[in-house]
Amino acid sequence: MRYWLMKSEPGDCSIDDLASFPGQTVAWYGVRNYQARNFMRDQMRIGDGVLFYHSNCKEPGIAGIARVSSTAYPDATQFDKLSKYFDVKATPETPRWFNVDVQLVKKIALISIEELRRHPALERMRTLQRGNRLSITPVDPAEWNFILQNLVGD
DNA sequence: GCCAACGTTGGC
DNA sequence: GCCAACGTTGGC
Repeated sequence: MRYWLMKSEPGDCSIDDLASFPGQTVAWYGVRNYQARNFMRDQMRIGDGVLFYHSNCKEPGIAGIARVSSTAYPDATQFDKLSKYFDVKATPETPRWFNVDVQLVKKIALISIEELRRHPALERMRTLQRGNRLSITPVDPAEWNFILQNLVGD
């Protein structure tokens, strides 16, 4: 079992959007970075833990806990000419982009990036490193446990 | 909206 | 395969 932090712009899909979807589940489409794709395609398994992170917004931070609820499958938007995620080089026979499904476990009181930076136990978190831009990053089990035990209320 | 940092593209 | 130019990300 692995742990992940997955960024979503709340303007695209917020934690409340996720909560309102059927099955409180969303296809994590639109990833167009090879490292992030490889995490989904090669390493994610059903049940992996997810920190649902709001990025590029007024209050960046962890907005909820989720879980990986499918293994990776071809991202449908790569074949859709009308989608901004269309990829002319991708075909159904040789898809280039993949996504998993992510299901809400629970919404939490936002843990701001400022709060995250305050804790020495989290100072090595991938997403807090200078220059990090990856939208999907592995989370160390110790970091996951620290966050759930100390920063997530009931 | 600024801009540092990083990934990708494409000419050579 | 180098690397300059360009596009994107995302905190501030």
